Amino acid sequence: MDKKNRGHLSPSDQSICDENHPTNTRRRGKTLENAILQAAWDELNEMGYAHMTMEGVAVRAKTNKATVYRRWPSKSLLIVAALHKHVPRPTEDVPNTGDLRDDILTLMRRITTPMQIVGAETIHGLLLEHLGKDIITSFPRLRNSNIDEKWNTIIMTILKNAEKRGELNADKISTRIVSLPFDLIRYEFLVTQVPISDETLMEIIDTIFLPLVRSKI
Amino acid sequence: MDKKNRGHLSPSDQSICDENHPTNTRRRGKTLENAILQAAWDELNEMGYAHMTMEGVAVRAKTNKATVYRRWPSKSLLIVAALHKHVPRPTEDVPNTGDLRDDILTLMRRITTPMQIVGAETIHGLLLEHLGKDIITSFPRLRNSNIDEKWNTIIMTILKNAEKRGELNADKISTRIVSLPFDLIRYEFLVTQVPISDETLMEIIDTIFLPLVRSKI
Amino acid sequence: MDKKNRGHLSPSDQSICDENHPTNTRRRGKTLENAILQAAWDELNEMGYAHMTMEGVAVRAKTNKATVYRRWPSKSLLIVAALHKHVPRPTEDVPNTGDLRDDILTLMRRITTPMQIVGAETIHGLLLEHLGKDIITSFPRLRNSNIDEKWNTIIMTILKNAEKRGELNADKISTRIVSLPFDLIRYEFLVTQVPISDETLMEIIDTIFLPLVRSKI
Amino acid sequence: MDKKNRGHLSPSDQSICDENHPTNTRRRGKTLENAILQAAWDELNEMGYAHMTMEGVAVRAKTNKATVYRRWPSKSLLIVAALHKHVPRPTEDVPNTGDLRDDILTLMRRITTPMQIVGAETIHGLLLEHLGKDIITSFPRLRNSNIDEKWNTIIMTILKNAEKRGELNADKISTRIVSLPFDLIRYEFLVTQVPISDETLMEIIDTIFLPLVRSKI
DNA sequence: CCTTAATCGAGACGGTACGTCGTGTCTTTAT
DNA sequence: ATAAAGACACGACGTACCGTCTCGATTAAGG
Repeated sequence: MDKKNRGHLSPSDQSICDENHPTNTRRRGKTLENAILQAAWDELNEMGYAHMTMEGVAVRAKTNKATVYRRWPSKSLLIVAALHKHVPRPTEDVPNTGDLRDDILTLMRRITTPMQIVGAETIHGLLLEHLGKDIITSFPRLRNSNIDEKWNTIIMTILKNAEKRGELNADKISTRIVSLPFDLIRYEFLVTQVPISDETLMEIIDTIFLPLVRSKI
Repeated sequence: MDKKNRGHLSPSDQSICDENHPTNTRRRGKTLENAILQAAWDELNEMGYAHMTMEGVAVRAKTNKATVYRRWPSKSLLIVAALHKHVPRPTEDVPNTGDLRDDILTLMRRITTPMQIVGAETIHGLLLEHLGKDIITSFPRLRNSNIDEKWNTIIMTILKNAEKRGELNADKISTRIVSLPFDLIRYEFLVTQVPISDETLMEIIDTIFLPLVRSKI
Repeated sequence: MDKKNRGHLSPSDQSICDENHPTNTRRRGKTLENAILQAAWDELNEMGYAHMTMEGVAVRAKTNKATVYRRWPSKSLLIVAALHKHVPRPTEDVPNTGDLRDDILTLMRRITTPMQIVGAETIHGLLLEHLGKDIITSFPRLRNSNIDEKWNTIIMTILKNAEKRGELNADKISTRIVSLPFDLIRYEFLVTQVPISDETLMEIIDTIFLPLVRSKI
Repeated sequence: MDKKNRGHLSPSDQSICDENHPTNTRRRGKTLENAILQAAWDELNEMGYAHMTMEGVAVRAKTNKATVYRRWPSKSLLIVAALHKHVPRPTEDVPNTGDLRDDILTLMRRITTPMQIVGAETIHGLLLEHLGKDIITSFPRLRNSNIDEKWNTIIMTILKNAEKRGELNADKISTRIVSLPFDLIRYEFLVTQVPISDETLMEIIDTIFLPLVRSKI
């Protein structure tokens, strides 16, 4: 009977995988799924994208590779799932402080945090395995995706609000300019190794974005 | 003394595979090095970064792994070397047509070609193995590298030329704006899967770069 | 896909590995183990100890190195296992023809056959990797092992039987004399390259062993 | 590790390699040969037969593989040469104390020492590479070689001396009995891992050899 | 004394095998 | 039906030694 004693967790570990799961039963369904995603997330953070292995995830989740593969057929898909679970999603309400600069700055701060949590290495890894635009960029979102649309819409709304205040003419602002601050910040993130500072955000807004949009009158 | 100058063959032997290399003799030095780099380049293009293997390169070059590893201790370093050999380096002279837009456009066209030849997958792969900025980005160059300086200097010269014509005030243009067209084009390249069109270049120049630099007067 | 078609054998080969094993399924456990041991045995005989390789065994068994190493972590252990499977073990009953000479001769013939099948080269190889006495010598058995005890016991019983017939006094015969015929025959085997003839056995018995034991009265 | 500590000689070792050779000059001929043999001997003793490599010998001798191979085309031949240089050869005079037992014991002691110096592992290694009888057995000599003849002749002379004293009839003693003590001692050496004691020698002489030869009258 | 041929030193080369690791599939047993 | 456990096929890893070869430096020998 002690043979059956595998695959469950010590009390201290339990909270990680499943906080209120009965201990003596074999895990399945959501419970097991959560345990795997947690293990994947931990493994990703400890080992880095390149050195994370499906084997390591299975062991850490106290299950086996087949069970992992049954749900996520590749490392990249597993990671995407883990990101969905563990990276906080930015709120999607439209900032409206009455000040265009503050609104944009708020928005840019929202995006930098999850991006930094995921890390550039993981993004490069996911992009490498052609998961391409849409799937990967769910969190920090990159370009041309439907998720992109969502963010562009928010910025557009902010610009419309500024237009109401007579600060600019939103109709004359092209999509490229709308997404410009995010593009720049994402490029910075992908290529630079240092964390993105608030000063960088402000520099982009003050010397590039605002001059461009305010010139449209 | 150039006693370490062994294995150097006549310039005619430098041709890539060994087209005019005596067949009956063991390849050495530059001849062999070229064969390996050619094999690496071919393998990279046929298989893609992720599926290219050191073993495959060795076999294709008709040599063995140890010989490859002796020169380049990792896949990424081998690829960087192959890129250096097979990707045409953009000319570094400063365009001076008398027209700012043409000058910048010329410069941007120069950089897109080698970038496209290398391919986004390879860049992501190299970035993944954190060879980071300086080494990898020799060709398409990304950010914060000494190579970056070189390109920024060229742009700055172009801007200075425009300044002489009274088109703008170069002193008021920050580094971020100077590198802006390149940053955007590289971001486009890394994230989008489609080739970068001339229209995209023009859009960036006409709607973003020129408005910004011309506003500085 | 023929990729999936691996791991089983053509009908003509089947008899070698496992005669009545289902063809379309992946081999496991004993079936696979037998295939590997057979391959090891064949490889040993074709190549000789020094030129037999784990790689060659894996290929011949139509499996892979990892599977071989999982069971036998070294070449010598694999060979020992193959010997256990393919070298006929001598019967262990005590010959009792009523004639001491015949009894001893029978016993010595029993040991020479398996010894010759294994071959001197293999024994030297195994001894070289200091698997030493006990493990290797299971078949031809050398010295100081528990297996040795078994043989000595048999000889002792034969001598006791002769004692009952009044031919000698078994108590006066030391262990060294008891094992003498086997020691000599094994020495002959290890050092000489020619097969051991029946005449050699008889010479050892008639001119050395019998005179010594019969003098003990 | 001291395994990596190759290629460096202690002052005391230097004298072995080349006692009075100018230090700053390139070695050749006998000087170099001695250095290689010394290195081979040291390497053999430190690493054991199986783990000694030509590469290691070359490094330790501060030369290169080609120079080693030019002289000895294989590891086993190099080892044989090193043994010839470093294992003391037993004296070949015939003991004649007037006591048969003492004479034989003296002879057997002579052979055990060099045998133990060489070591069983090396013998097995040499036998494995079918250098076979004659070459290998130069020192401890095994069977059927011309070197064997020499030893048998010595024993025969001892027996003849005993015959003159009326102790036995030498003509009735077969070759197998003559070589018996040596065969047994060599077998003991090859198979047992423990050093051969004087007691073992005496046991063989007193309970096996002497009874056999003295019965021939 | 100077040339010539030999051979040393240094190490690259083509090659084989090593033993390990990771992937993704498959089987078996237990729940 | 599916989790757990782990064996299996596959392929690549990076290393170690093998025995050969190339090339320049050194040195002994001969004119």
